[in-house]
Amino acid sequence: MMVESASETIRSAPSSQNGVGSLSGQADGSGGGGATGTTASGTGRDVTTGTDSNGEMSPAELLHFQQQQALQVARQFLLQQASGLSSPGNNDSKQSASAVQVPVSVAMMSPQMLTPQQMQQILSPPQLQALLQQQQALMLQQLQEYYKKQQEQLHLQLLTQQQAGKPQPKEALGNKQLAFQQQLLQMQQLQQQHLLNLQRQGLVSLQPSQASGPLQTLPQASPVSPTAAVCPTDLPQLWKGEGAPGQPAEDSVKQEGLDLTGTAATATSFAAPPKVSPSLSHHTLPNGQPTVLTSRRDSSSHEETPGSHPLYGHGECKWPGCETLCEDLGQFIKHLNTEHALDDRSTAQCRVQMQVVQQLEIQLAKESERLQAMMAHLHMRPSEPKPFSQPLNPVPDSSSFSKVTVSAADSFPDGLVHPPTSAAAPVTPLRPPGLGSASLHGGGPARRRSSDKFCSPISSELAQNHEFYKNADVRPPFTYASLIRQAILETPDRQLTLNEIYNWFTRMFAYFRRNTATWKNAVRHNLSLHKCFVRVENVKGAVWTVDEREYQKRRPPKMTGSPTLVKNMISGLSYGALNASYQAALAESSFPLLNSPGMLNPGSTSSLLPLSHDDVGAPLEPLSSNGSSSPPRLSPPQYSHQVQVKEEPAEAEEDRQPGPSLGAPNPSASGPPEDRDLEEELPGEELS
DNA sequence: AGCTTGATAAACACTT
DNA sequence: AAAGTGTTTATCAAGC
Repeated sequence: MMVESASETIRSAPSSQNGVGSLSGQADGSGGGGATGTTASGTGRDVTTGTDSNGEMSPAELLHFQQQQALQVARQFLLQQASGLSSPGNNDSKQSASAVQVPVSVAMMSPQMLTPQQMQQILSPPQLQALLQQQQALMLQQLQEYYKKQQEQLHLQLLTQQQAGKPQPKEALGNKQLAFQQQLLQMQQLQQQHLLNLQRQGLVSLQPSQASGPLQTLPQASPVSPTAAVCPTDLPQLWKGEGAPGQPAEDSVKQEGLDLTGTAATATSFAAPPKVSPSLSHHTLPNGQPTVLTSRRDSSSHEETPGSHPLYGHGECKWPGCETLCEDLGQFIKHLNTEHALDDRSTAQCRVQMQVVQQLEIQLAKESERLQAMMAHLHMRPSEPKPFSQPLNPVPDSSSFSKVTVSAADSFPDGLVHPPTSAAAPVTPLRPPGLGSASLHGGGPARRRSSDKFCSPISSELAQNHEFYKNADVRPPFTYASLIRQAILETPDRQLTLNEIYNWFTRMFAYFRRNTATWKNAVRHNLSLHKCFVRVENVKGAVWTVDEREYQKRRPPKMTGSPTLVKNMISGLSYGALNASYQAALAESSFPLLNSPGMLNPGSTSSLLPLSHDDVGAPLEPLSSNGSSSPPRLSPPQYSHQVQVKEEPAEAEEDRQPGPSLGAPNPSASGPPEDRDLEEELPGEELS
């Protein structure tokens, strides 16, 4: 089931396209494609270590390893601290293996056909970027393989010459060697570049400590799902560079490769600055294959085996949902290129995988933090926590997040938010709602579905990706209703005139700076149509307020109780990727993780998922089903006040309400937890 | 297949 | 009269 749901989500997003979307007229699809990077992965350090010396270790493995490392690192770090060890050098294969078990989630995803547009919808720009990066990684692997071969050939040549024909003048030999070395150097540089790119994009670099960071970010699980995963921030770059989603990763690679500027530096610093080159050169030259590699290999091979491709093991393709049997690596490679090329499906799958990884990372971070706390408590290690804790801490407050993100972004020239190298990364990755997609289609109905429903915490989402939406002509993955609500809630008095709402739209979203007639009409339509929006006559004129209760009501009544539903929901959500098992694990251990950032709610525990209120929000609530505006019955205390407004826009009444949609006068001091959550969402503060 | 929800389009009424 | 604001109806698409 989980699987199904997940797939559903994915599917949903896209399809619409057809002309429907008029909203924008199409925003275009350009954006797409990309991939983003956020994924998260790994650290670069290992790279250094091993890489290539050993002919055996394929580049692919390396990459894979790196990714895995992201997870491992954190763990290792912890362990080391605990034990007092400091030598980073030795990694245990075990760890890596364990850390990476992500595949599970993958399983959830069933391969589905997605159109590029769909992909975009589903994926947030950052996600797209991540995908691209993944593609890049693949290419890199191939490239590395190629280089490796070349290297081997050279090596052979050298040997041959040396052995057989001593006749050659020393000088000649020397030249050859020189040439060889140069070649190696080039190769190394190339590799480095790629690595840097990857790191920069977040693919590779997560420092141990930082790795944890992201975790927290996970917003509440908002349903945002698909989209959610990567941070939009990353996108910008991508988008700029690549117009079409479908574009080959190569381009991006090239581009990025060239400009590893500051960003790269950042990433690098963390990851392992030294990087590969040095080690590589040494190892490669002489036949010496560093032992290091071997060990590494083991770890990575764990699952993959000898084939030496992360996605190939036990004779079959390990691509999520694939399992195609391939006799040898060559066949597998072919299969990989044909069946898992850069298409919608692959992209979607990558996205899911990314999410899985992110979730795992988050969990790891949390657990690590806990462990540290425990150890600290037990006097094992007084000082330790820093690394992990740092990243984590920021999370709690969504606003802070946004800030972080932004700042990071700011540092970049393009003004767009970029993949957070480290600190920021955590945040972003998760959430960008599927918007990225928006760019693609421009607007069809699909968007809303995927977006709104699944991505709930609009506020946190917006907060985090504020800059992105502001600058990118991407249709936000939220429904008009949720956007309107957000606009209203963001204001101190929780009320806005129609014109102010318009302004908010244009201010917050580049997308709404055009096709005004269309979306304005939609806004008006939504205001009138939904009971949750209450018109209040004001001195100046009319203002619109939000009746939270109504707003929550309109959500999926289904969610209300049944665990099953909830589950499905979850799976469907962005995090859908997470499989049940993972969730279960979280629940067991520390599920607070999920709640993380955006949710301020203290009491959130109840809400299993962070599903946020926004769209899903009400799930747990009793309100549920009665769509009618009937009396507040079970009403959550908080909203009670706002209730019937629509029917009777009593002006006076309304006027007062505005401010507090939250702070209502409600008597019941102790609102049910659920309510609490809901409330949390409301606060517009999050947004920025 | 039917229902619900959301987006979009458009007609219309009312107000400024 | 024109523009803005609200309301309402209809259609289409997607999800359940």
